[in-house]
Amino acid sequence: MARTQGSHSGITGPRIRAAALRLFAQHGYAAVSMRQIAKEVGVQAGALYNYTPDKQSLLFRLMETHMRELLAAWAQEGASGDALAQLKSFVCFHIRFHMERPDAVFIAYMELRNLNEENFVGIEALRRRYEDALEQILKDGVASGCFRIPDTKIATLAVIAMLNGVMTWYRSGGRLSLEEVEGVYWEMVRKAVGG
Amino acid sequence: MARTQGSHSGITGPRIRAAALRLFAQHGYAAVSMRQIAKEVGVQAGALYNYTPDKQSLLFRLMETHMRELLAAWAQEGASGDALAQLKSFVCFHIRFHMERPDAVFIAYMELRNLNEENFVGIEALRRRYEDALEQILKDGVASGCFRIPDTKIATLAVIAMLNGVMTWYRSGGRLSLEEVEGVYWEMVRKAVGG
DNA sequence: GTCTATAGATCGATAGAC
DNA sequence: GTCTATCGATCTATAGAC
Repeated sequence: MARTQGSHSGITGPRIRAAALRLFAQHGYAAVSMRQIAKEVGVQAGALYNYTPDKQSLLFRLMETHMRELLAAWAQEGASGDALAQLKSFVCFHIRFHMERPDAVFIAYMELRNLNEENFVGIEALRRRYEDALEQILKDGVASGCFRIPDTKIATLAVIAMLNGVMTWYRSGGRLSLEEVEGVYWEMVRKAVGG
Repeated sequence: MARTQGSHSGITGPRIRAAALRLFAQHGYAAVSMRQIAKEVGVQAGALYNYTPDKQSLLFRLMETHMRELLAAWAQEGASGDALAQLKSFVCFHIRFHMERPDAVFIAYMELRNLNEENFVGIEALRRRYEDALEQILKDGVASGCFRIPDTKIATLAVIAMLNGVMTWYRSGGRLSLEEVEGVYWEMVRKAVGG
């Protein structure tokens, strides 16, 4: 069946999301207009509304997709061994996964306040599931005497905050390779939890 | 000399900056209009331009004031003793200072991309001075054999990132007092640097 | 120093042709 | 599915009265 006028083989949707991802990360959701997104894709602004009911849904879909990919990738990683080995897996996984998606990471952390209430609750639930995965490792390690941690909840948030800091400064091709960065951070995390 | 009509004893300027600080932190710079700021202060939008040449300058002033207050407060702290004692001073100071100004902290980290290039360079220089203060402590500690750190630059950024994480979850009146939080974080930082 | 009023631009979203 | 055209709202910033 022949496509109608103007069709681009169904790739416009992904291109819209890619453009929005880049522009939202660079300038912020509120500072980017639908016209800017359309221009980057090469269509008129009205055409965007064939792919998203509104701007808010476009933001939410980007954030939800990122969080679900994160959870799926960690589940796939299938960390095994004792708590120390699992924590090392988590640290390296987190750094690697996030470094591959700097724009999505940036949006997922910076644009929470631009979500409406319903969407905010949904994203927070997904983030909570990821934090819980790390906290379970820390709890297991405390139970087995592998770690010395006064408060696993705080330690969970502290480790994630520390690891997220990588993205504010790391640039590939810089002084250190990604493997070296993973090694340095793993060493700090390992010592911080008393492993 | 009698004041002219509508004067409010010269307090309108501070009230504008206070309103902008709160609104920028809550909704983001790009999402807040000059009319909203004016409404919160209780004046008309045009009156704001007696106190700032434009919206961009208003943002810059808030960020610059925050960074200069941070540097001045740390200088005033006058940390002394060996590197370990100085690091403990830094950790407690950082948590305390930042918890007292959540809105300013939020803006200083989230609105960098909304600064024009000249203003961005200025804020980054101030932030760099603060990071250098911490890195010097870490370097001193490494030189005196007090710390074991493979890379003081990364450790500096990791420590600050970890400490900044406090603000994403801590609420006064919660499970832990600020002193307890400082204690938990200090313990993690101390161990992470091998002190 | 604040007001009202407005210039001039841009926004999100929709309607209807093709 | 994309286009052109546009509605109605909102924005920053300015001008001039008081």
